[in-house]
Amino acid sequence: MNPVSEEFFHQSTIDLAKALLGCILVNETNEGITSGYIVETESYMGPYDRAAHSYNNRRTKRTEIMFGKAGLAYTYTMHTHCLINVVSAGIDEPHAVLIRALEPYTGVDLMTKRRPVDKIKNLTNGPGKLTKAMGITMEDYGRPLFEPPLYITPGIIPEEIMEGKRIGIDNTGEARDYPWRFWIKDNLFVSR
DNA sequence: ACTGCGATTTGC
DNA sequence: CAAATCGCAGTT
Repeated sequence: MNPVSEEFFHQSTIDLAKALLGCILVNETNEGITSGYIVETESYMGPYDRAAHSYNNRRTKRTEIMFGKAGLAYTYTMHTHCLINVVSAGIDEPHAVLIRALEPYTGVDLMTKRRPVDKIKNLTNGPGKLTKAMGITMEDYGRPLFEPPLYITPGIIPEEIMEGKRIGIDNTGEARDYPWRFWIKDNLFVSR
């Protein structure tokens, strides 16, 4: 399957977060190819979203890539984990979509080798888990997600999309209640 | 639900 | 330097 076009990323951050559901995230590394269906995402709208790193257009070395064009990867380290976001919106609009969970597709052997688990369900059902299973690191910061080695391809069309409050952002005032988390209904690999 | 772990970034 | 952080795993 070929990557999506760069134009795919040219839609509003909310629309992009929904459009990514059912798409396949692929990573080609020296160890082999892994991929998985995206089943859960969250939108972060920097300028007016207290929960975003780029809130109030805060521009630092870390957030710099979000001010760039849509379709780039924004990776960052959180505790001991690496998390991956898709940069959204236009130049100088620091929006992003966090990829929170995947359903493993190809390269499951390699993923379980990188991240041993007792049940497959626990392999990629969280943002820090899926990056480790797929071998995504800070090396991928700023990579375009519409060409190899790390890219998105069309997958399936979700039957029904659910939406709700985001996770892990409790101390951020009103922003915590914004319904900017999206997931595929009844999918086993959604994080919670 | 509640802990401990833990490292990078950021602001004081 | 100290505080904060878009998690995870293991235990009540």
